[in-house]
Amino acid sequence: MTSANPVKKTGNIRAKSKIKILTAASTEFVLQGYRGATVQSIADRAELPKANILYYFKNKENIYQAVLEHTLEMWDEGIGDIEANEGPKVAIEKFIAAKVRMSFKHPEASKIYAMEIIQGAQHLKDYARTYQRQWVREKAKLFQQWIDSGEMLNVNPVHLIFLIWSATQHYADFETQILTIMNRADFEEDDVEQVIAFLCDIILRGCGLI
Amino acid sequence: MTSANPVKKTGNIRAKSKIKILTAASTEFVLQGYRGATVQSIADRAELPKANILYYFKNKENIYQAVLEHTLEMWDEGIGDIEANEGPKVAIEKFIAAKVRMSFKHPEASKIYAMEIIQGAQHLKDYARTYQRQWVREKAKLFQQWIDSGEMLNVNPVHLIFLIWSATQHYADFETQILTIMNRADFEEDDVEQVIAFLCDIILRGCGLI
DNA sequence: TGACTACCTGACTAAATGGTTAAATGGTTA
DNA sequence: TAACCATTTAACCATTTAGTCAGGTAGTCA
Repeated sequence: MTSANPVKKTGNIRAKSKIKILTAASTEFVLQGYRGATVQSIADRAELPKANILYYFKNKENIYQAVLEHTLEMWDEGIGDIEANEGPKVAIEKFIAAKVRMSFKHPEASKIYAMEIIQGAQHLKDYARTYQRQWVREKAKLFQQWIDSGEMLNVNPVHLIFLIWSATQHYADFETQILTIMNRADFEEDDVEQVIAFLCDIILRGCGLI
Repeated sequence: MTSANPVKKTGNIRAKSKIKILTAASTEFVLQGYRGATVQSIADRAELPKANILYYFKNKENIYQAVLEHTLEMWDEGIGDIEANEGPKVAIEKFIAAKVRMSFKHPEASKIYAMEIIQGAQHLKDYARTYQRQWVREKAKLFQQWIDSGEMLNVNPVHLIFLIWSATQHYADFETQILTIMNRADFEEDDVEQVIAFLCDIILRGCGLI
């Protein structure tokens, strides 16, 4: 191996430890909230001494910030987008499917995000104000074009986006409630597909696309 | 005034103080989470000395329980129900309208509830297992009858209930995000009616009721 | 191999917090 | 008015918790 080898020697341990800590912290923050999650409890879950946690992250606030960034990154990656060139039916179908799959695969990510928003989005004000608002405007404009060209019914595009967000994320955020009501211990592969089919059915028909 | 006067002398202060405390506590729990809301912060918000809070409620856990009960009671009261005798269209319309109105009127109530569920529903396991599960089964059966009699399309009734819950509560729980994206400081009366109209439109058409 | 740096951790501290106590105050009724 | 009970409150205490520090170990590179 030459020094041009892409595997960095230094920083490897660092990266691994950080991931381990962020994973543990994520769980603790969901289960106990920001204040309720103690550095000690994160350390216990990560099976590391507390001082080690604070060697990698200056303080608790810092851990939380990192968890939040990590979460948003992963979420954005997995969600895909609403594509303009496929027409409204396929675009909405794909988007719903991606969001539902993410919700079932990474419920903690959605939960962390939901808690942050519910509590006033102190750490995400900028994110919503810039990135998210822009995204919604873009997609709303796209929907409006489809409406104007008669490809879909005249429904409020912004509220349509909110509807898709809420309906899909619900399965992550309220998983406890849903499982209890359905009298199940866990979700199965079938559930995911069933939810996708149900939501596509209702929403596409609701938009006049079926 | 005789002793038969319905206004109790004793217990009046008690009731007033308790309400004052519960209101302040509710806000604090939403803003800071269970662990983050301190007895002192609740006291400050209620403009009472800390020891006074603990005179009325044995401990913090007790305050939280009371807030939760108070919240559920109020919510259940305002929600109304899905009535069997009106047919699916009116029943769903009324239910959506009631839930949206509650969400805009008492967002904190929905938020408290949402946070509790997201964190695992430690204080609400029984509520979901008995009361809520029963309610969903009853209503699902009702939808199924409407489906069987050809009054509405064959959509999964349980998921339909989840959809209505999520879509309506979203405006309470994610109010911060929605306001930011819509670039607004507050909601107005018009918004409420617009949301009701939008959701009824999509969901009713989705169920083949328009 | 020796020096340098990254990594690890037990022991400690200062501050915050939930809850107690005891003494004072105010209202009610016989 | 006097006895009684509900309410109020400052001072206090035990515990928990975030964060520091100093002294160690292990990996890396010339």
